[in-house]
Amino acid sequence: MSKQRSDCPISCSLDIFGDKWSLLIIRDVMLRGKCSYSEFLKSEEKIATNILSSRLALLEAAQILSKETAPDNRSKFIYRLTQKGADLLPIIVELMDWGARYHDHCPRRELGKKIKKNKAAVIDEYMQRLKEQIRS
Amino acid sequence: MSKQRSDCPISCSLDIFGDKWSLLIIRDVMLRGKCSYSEFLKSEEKIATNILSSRLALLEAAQILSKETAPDNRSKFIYRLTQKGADLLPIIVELMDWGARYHDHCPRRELGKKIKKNKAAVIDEYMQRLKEQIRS
DNA sequence: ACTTGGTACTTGCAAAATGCAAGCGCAAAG
DNA sequence: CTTTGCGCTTGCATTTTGCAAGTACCAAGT
Repeated sequence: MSKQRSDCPISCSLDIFGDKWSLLIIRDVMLRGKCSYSEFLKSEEKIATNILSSRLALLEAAQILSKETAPDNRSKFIYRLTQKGADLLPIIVELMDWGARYHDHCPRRELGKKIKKNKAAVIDEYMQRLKEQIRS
Repeated sequence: MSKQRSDCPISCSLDIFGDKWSLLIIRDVMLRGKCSYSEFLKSEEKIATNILSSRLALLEAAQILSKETAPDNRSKFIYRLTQKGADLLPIIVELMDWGARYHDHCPRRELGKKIKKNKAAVIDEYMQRLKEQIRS
């Protein structure tokens, strides 16, 4: 953890993941079932390898992601959400809802429509699902 | 608006306010009743003048904030939330909740406690209040 | 044993963003 | 007609980002 600018909880949150990339990695783990370096690289936003590497290290240090070696391949690592990381779900959902509402070219797909219909239910449903995947 | 990295609504949102400062300005307007350049400068996170200036311009361009000259002083400007800006409230609330939950040194004050008790009610209450201040 | 491919990075360098201090232009007040 | 307040802009150093290339390790094929 670097420095925190104040003791405001909003500011503290932004100190950790207030950038253009961290929450996209979280999105990939949370909603797209991605869990490895190479999978993150394939996302359409095209994150650079060094940025990905540094963000994964930061998210791990912040205990938002956990890292373990794959059981079948010792040179592969698996990233998973911790409880702290899973609790970012409402933020991700709100970001999606706002983005979809104000960008015509961001069509709501299945999840987006469910959020529009009943946001709280979607959060409950996904939180339940994430619970099973949580690592310390 | 610069470029957007993909048509994912989360990514689109981050393209606009995915940095360490934009949402702190929104917080100041939304929760602290601030509405001028000099008031934003006084916040404890100590934003630099040039950064503040560029962020205000970006938020205005994104139609999240509106800018008008003060009725009593032609050299003063008043920044207010638009509907699009006010709709960021749930994101701000979730950022506050997560930050307070995971940082011991970020004590929940009045609002933080109300959020913990009944998040949806807080959002409703504040959204109602913001409605009266909205500008196009 | 030796090559090929997959995975996860690191490194070097250029470009962009941030942070800091100082200065500027205008309007209102004294 | 000077001073104060407000909202910036500018110049410059530092930091972060982005891009391309290279490295290291493991595993599987031949």
